Amino acid sequence: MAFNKKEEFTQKEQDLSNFAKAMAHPARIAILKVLAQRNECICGEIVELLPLAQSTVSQHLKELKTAGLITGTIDGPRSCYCINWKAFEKFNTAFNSLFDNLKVKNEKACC
Amino acid sequence: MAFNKKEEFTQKEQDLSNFAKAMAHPARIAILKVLAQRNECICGEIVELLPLAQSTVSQHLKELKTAGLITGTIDGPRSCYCINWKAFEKFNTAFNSLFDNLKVKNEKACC
DNA sequence: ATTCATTATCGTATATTTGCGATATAAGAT
DNA sequence: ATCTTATATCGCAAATATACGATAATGAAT
Repeated sequence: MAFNKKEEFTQKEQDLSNFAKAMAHPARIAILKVLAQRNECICGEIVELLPLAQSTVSQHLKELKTAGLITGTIDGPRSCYCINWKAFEKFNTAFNSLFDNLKVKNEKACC
Repeated sequence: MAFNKKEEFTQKEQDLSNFAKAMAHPARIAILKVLAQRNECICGEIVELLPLAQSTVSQHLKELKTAGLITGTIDGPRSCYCINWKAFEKFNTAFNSLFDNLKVKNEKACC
């Protein structure tokens, strides 16, 4: 049981849900917010801004990077991260294309 | 350990992450897609379209409803669901307002 | 070469999510 | 009143996610 059925869905559905999953934690939203504000690459400043241990923040950063929402150059000490805006654009497009039929029928809500 | 630190973040951050979490599974994306296409309220048709057991689908529907992404009237048998477009608009607004500083500085990417 | 500061990774505990079958529930049909 | 059909809920097992401290790794400075 609890077998992973995720592969049984379309690639688009998986991509969208993966993107959403990457944002499905307030810490990661907070990280993205910081990176968006200071466009410049930051590293351990994030740790000071969040109520989490350094290792936990690092883990969240890794998840964001794996999901492609941010880029990062691990430069020995002093790693540098920033937002991958292209990924966000792509997400927006995919998101809208999935629900495109919406704005047409928007009128009649039933429940 | 693994104490829940989610409350330590701002309400906005929590709201956004909760919305994202609701979409963080391909099955729920698929459900939303169906509901978007057939604007009309549907119920067990969804079960036939997904590769999941009825109870699992029901659970996903409940999560979407709890998160506010869909509305549903449980009418004995034959429950009726549809998308809560207002929630999506709200999400879009929150999402954009969080990253508003982006389009200004978008130019210089660093890594 | 050693130390220092910064970050990633490992190991581990706990919490949450995912999924199913079985069972309950509730309205309509017989 | 009983049966049927459609859904929700319960109970459980397995998988993932969350969080931390401890430790490794890496480049800069001494």
